[in-house]
Amino acid sequence: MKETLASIAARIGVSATTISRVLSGKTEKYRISPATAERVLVEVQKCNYTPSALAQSLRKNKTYTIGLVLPTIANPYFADMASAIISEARDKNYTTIIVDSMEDEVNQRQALTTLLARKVDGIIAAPCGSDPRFFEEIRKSVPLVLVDRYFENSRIPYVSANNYRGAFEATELLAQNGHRNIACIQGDIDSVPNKARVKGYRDALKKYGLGENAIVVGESFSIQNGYLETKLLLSRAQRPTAIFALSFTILLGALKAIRDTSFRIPEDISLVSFDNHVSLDYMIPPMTRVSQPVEEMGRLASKLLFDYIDSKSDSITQLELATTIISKSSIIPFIEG
Amino acid sequence: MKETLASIAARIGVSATTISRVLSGKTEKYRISPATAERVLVEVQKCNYTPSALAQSLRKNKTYTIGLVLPTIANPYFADMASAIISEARDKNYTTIIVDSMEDEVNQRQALTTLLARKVDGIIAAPCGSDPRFFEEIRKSVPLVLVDRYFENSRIPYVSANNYRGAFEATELLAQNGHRNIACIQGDIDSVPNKARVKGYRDALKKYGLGENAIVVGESFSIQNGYLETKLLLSRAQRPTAIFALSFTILLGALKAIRDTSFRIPEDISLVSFDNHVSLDYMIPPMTRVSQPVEEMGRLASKLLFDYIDSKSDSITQLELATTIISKSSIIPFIEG
DNA sequence: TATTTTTGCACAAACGATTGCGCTATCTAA
DNA sequence: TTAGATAGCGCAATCGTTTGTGCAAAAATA
Repeated sequence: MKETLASIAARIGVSATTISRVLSGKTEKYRISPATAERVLVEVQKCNYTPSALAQSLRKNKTYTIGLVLPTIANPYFADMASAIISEARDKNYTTIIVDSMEDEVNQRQALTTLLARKVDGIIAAPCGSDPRFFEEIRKSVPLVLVDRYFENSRIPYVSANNYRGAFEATELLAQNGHRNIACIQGDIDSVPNKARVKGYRDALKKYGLGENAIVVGESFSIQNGYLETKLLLSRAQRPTAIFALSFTILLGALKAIRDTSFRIPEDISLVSFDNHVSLDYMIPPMTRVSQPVEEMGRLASKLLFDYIDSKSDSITQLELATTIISKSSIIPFIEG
Repeated sequence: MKETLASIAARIGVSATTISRVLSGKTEKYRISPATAERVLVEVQKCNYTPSALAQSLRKNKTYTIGLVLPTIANPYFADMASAIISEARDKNYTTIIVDSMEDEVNQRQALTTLLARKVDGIIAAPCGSDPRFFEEIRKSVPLVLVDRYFENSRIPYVSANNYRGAFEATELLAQNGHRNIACIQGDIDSVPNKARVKGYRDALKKYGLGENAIVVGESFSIQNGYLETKLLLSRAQRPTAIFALSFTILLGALKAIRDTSFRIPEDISLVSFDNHVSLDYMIPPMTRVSQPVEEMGRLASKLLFDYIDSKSDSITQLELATTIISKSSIIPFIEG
């Protein structure tokens, strides 16, 4: 049976007002007698009543809900991030609505619209596409923080990783190991993280006088893409001695392509990838990779968002967290010959 | 600026009622003149108004929201399931609220309570714990479907995998390959899937006259557990020639433990695991595993839930989907000696 | 022209909570 | 005994929609 303030009120002979006050801990403020308060609490317990969050939100103009927009929750990278954000939100008594844009701008727009309609108190998004306008629009009506991906020349707060430095260091590691023929398989060309990584790769090569040797191929963060591009790379006359995969998925594709051949890792070809994933430790050989602090990113984005929500801050914070190289045996020095 | 029916109504000189009717496509039913309808639509466009879902839900007693309770969204198995469910819900114009119970019954209870307070239209849950009472309570007030895990002797609908058969077949595969010393590393002992898997394992051994040889160790679905138990198994006098890991995480731990030794896979020890995961194909050797139809489970659970929500059905459907063995080179025949 | 029918829209009451204000008892003080 | 203070609680408006009903004006019919 559905209970409301009114139904309980009628039953125990007090007004809905009184129950509401007792439940929200305003017993003293409104001088409800201990006896009455007790009576209310007992009955509320008995029929285990919980106030309708809808009615509360409507009245209080506050939903205790945040929206989380992700390109695909099935990607462990985003799943981990979601996990951190959800748990951070829960600690603050907020509920999280996750919407999956499936890397589609139309979905994304619709997702944002329903979040607004639901009057979420704030939004965290890893946007897809490269047009910030709708997000800027949204930011006018609700606190918004971007994670992972963001927009250049836009004043929307974000928390991301230092993709440039991460890629730079990974490439440097290869160069320092004597590799001169280092290929880079990129993902979605428009996305800011991808661009930053490619730039890091190129700049590192330049530093070691290998600027002319840059080979950037690929076009999406998918296994497919990694597979195909690796196939092509391996069949080049001037075969690369090292491959830098700009994502976990690309790496998986590359591994598959390499396994189709007789090349060995790392004897014939060294490998590095972006993104951390437990399974990388369990491959043979374990993979060297550039690890992003995913959980910290999620956690920081939440913190930032809640600061905006509680209006503890109104500055435009744009953060880039440091990446870490996890060095395993998928890289060995290249010896001329 | 915040728009409401009233604010727009005032501006264009009609009543809120009329706007509401136009927006919900009841122009004809309530004989709104085309001219007025047009005027409304134009203005609504201009200030891109979207009705408050809160007010709508309150009034219509329907939220177009489902709740999804998962033990941990960071686990790819559940992330994939969540992905399927979210997308299925979206196709029906429903939004999904995900709550992460972190395998904690207190969290879970609280999560369910907030879902009820938010008046979700239905709930899908992969429950933790082994006490069905609260779920049975909940089912009285809102449609509920369990996925992956369920409760025995309970009339709550669920969609799960045929864990028994999956484990039986995997064990059988090992037995048929001549292994007589097959260890099984289990996960959370109370969970129904775990129990079913262990039973499948035992029954398969019996079928091949190996009932006496059963070795069941372990206690949780974690990397740690897989690691420790494998360490112990490998140091036994009577070392098993094959290990059946009852989850992906357990397998990872086992791999790590094996790498600590000089044993080779599959020459010295054959491996099979439960759960599918892309990376299993990229290990060396690729892993044989029992794959559960995760997405199909998610999709079916959604379908089932929506049938209940739309009251197209009220029978208690309890489904077990078939698993598939994905056979790779982590198993070789055991040759005596 | 008088009556009925139809058209086109608005009124007001919900939905279930919260909250400013005010009302009635009881109590205190003079 | 009476005025003022205080304790204890309820009234009614409000949040932003939806929807049954009602009512005037226009159109159709007689």
